[in-house]
Amino acid sequence: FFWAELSMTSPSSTFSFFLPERYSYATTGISSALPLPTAPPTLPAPCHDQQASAAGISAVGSAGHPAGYAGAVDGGPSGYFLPSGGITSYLGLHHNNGQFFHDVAVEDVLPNPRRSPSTATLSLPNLEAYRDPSCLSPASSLSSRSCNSEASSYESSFSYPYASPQTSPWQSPCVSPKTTDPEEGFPRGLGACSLLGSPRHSPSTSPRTSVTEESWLGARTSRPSSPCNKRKYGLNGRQLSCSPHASPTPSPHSSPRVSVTDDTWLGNTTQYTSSAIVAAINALSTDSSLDLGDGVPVKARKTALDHSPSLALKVEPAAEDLGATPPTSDFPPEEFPPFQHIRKGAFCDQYLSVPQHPYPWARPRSPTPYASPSLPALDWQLPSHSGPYELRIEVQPKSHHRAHYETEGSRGAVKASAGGHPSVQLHGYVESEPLTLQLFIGTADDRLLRPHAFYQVHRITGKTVSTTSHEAVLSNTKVLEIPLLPENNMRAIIDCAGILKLRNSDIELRKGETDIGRKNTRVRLVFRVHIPQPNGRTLSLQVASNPIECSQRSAQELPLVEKQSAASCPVLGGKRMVLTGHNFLQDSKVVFVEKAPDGHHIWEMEAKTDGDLCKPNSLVVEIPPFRNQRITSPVQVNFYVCNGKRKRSQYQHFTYLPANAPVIKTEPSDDYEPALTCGPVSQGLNPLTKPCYGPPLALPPDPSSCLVAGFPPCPQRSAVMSPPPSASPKLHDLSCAPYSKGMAGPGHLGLQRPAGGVLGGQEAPRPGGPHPGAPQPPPPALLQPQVT
DNA sequence: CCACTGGAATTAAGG
DNA sequence: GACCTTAATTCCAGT
Repeated sequence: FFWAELSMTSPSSTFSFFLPERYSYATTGISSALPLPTAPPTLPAPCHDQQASAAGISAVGSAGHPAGYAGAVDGGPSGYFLPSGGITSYLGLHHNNGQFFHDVAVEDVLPNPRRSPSTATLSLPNLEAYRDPSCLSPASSLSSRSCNSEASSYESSFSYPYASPQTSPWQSPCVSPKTTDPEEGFPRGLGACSLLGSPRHSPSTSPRTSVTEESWLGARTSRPSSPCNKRKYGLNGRQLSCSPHASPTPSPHSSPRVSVTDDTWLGNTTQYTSSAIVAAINALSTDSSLDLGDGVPVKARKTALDHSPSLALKVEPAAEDLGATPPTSDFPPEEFPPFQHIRKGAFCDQYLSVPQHPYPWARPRSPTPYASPSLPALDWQLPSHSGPYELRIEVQPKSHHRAHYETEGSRGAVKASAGGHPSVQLHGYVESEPLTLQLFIGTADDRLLRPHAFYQVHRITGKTVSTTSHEAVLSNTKVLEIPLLPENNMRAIIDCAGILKLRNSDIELRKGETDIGRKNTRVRLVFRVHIPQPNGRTLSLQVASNPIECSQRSAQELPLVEKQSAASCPVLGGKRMVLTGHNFLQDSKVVFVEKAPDGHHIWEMEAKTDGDLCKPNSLVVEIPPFRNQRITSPVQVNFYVCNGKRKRSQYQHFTYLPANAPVIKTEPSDDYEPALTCGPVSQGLNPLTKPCYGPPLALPPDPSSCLVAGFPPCPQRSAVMSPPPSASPKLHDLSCAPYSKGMAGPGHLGLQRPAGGVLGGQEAPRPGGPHPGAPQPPPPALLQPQVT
C-alpha cells in the first residue's frame, strides 16, 4: 500500500498544483517563479518546503536555522525554506523529503538554482496520489497524512514517507518559488506552486473546476464511510499540525496535522529510508495509475465521473485545480471511465502537457533563475508585522459567507459586513516594486492556523470584480495571488475571492487527512505577503481574518457573536456587556462556562439578558459573578449565546479579574483557576487570547524560525517550534486564536480535539455535545486535574 | 445568458 | 437495525 500510495501520492501532489495557464509560464517558472513579477528574483520562492521542513524545522529549524523564512526576514533564515532546488525534480523531492531537512537547511538560503523546469514537469506524476488513497479505506489507509492538503501536501508527498509527523507540516516542500507573473505583470505569487511547480496549475481559476475536483476530489470518492470512523473526531485533529508539540516527537500527534493515524503511519514511513522511498517512488510513479482505482469507493468514482465532465469542460481553467490533484490524475484512466479519461486527458493533457509545451514558454518568460527560496509553508505561522512592515486587514469579511459546492454555481465573493469587500493593506512598505498578496482559506478553530482542508479559495472574475488575481496551488491549497501596488498604497480590495466547499467525504479520504469535515464549517481568510529584503532574504508576513461561517444553516439559525463590548470584568460581575452579531433572539440565552483543561465544564452560569434590548444583531447581557470570588489571577472563561438546544454560538472568550482585594492568596490550588488555563494546564489549549503569545511555548530559541519578527503568535510558534512539553497528542495548541475570539476550549484537549478542526476552540459548543469526538462536555469531572 | 442567491428537498452521518 | 435529528449536498428558481 504504502508504496503504492506513495507513488500515487507523490506524483499527484506534486503535480497537483496546477497553475493557471497564465501562470504557466510562471509555472514553468515554477521553478523560478518569482514572486514578484517584476522583481527579480529576489524574492524567494515560497517554499512550502519549509513546511516540510518544518517539522524538521522544529528540529531542524531550530537548530539551525537557516533562515527561515521566516517571517522573519532577517532572521535567519531558517531552514524552513526549501531550497528550491530541492524541490526540483520530483525525485529529488522525494529524496529530499527524506532528507529534507538537510537539504533544506542548507539550501535554504541559497536561492536556489532554480529548479529546472523540469522540475515542474516531472513532478507530474503526482502527488496526489496520496489522496487517492482515499480510495483505500481510510481506515486502512493510514497513510499518512501527507496529504493533507495543505502545504503539507507536498510534504506529504514527499515527505510522506518520511514525514514524520513532525515533519510533516513543515515539510512541505513546496515552496514555491514564485515567479513573477509575467502576464499580468503583477507580481506573482509566490509561491504557489512551488513544489511542484507543478505544471499544472491551472490558470483557470475557473471556479468550479477548481481545486476541488482535481485536487481533492480527485478521487472523490463517494463518501467513504469509513474514513469517518476513523476520524471521527477522536483523533487529534490533524490540525495539530503545526503544533509544536508535534514536532519532535514522533508521537503521532506530533505532527500537527497529522492525525494520529497518520502519525502512526508516518512513523512507519519515516522509517523507510530515502532510498527505499525513492525506489518505491519510482516504481510507483511509473504506474501510479494502478492504484487508484482500487480504493475508490464506488460512489466516489461515480462522483468523480460526474464531475469530470465538468472538468472536462471547464478544463481550461481547470488547470487551476492546482493542486488538486485530482484524482483524476491519480487514477488510472481505466479506473474511471470516461470521465476520467476525459479528465485526465484533459487535464493531463492540458496541464501536464503543459509542461511540455508550456514549458517552453514558461521558460522564456520567466526564467527565473533562481528558485526562489522557499517561502514558508502555508501552515507556518507568521507574524503580521515586523519592523516597519505590517500587513493588516483594513476591512474584515462578513462573519457568514455561504460557500458553494462544486455542484453549484459560484456564490460570489466574500463581502464585508458593511457592504463592499474586505481589504488588506501592507503598511510600512516604501519601495516601488509591487508585491503579491497571497490569499488562501485557513482554519478557524483553536488550533494553529493552517490551510483548511475542506474549503478552498475560489477566484471570482467578472465585471463586478475590480481586483485582478491569479490562482495557484500550493500543496493542495489554492492560493489567490493579488497584486499589491505602490500606487494603491499597497492596499488591495478583496472582491475576487469566493469560497468553495469540498465534499467532506472527498477530503476525508485523502490519505493524510485527519480532520473531519462535519461541523468544521468555519474558516478565515489568510493573507500573506513576501517582502524582499536587502540582504536577499524575504520577509513574510501573514494575517488572518475573523472567522467566517460557511454553512448555509448556521448562517440562518445559529447565533453568532462578532463583538463584545467587554473582554473582562471583576469576579463580582454585574456589568453589562453588549454583544454584537447575528441571529439573536428575544429568548436567546447567554451562558458563561469555565472549562477544565480537559474540556469538562467546571462552572456554568446563565447570564441575565435584557430582552427589551435584544435585537437580531445585538444583545445586552449582565455579566454574572464568577463562581470563585477569590481568584488571585485572571481566569479565562467562555460564554456563548444559545437560541435553543442545538443552536449555540461559538464560544467567546471572557476573563474574570480578581477583585481588588486580593484576598487570599490561596494557593492556586483552589479551584481551578483559570489562570491556569492559560498556563500550563491548558497549555495546549490555550488559551486564550493573549496569553498565547509569548509564554507559552517556550520555545525555542530559535527565533529565527518563523518568527522573526515580531512575534508570532504563539500558536504558531509553537507549532513551529518545537513542541511543547506537552506534546501530548493533544496538543493542540495553542491556539490562541489570533484573534480574539478564539479560544480554544480547553477542554478538548487532545482528546477532544477531534480531528476535525472543528472543535477547536472557538468552536461552538456543540449542541449535541461536544464535539463528536470528544465529549466535550462531559461531566464535570471536575477539577480533576486541578492542577495537579 | 450567466453569476448570484435564497430556499429547500435529499441524502448522509450520528445517535 | 429501525427511527430520529442534524448536518451536508444537491436542486430549483428568482434576481
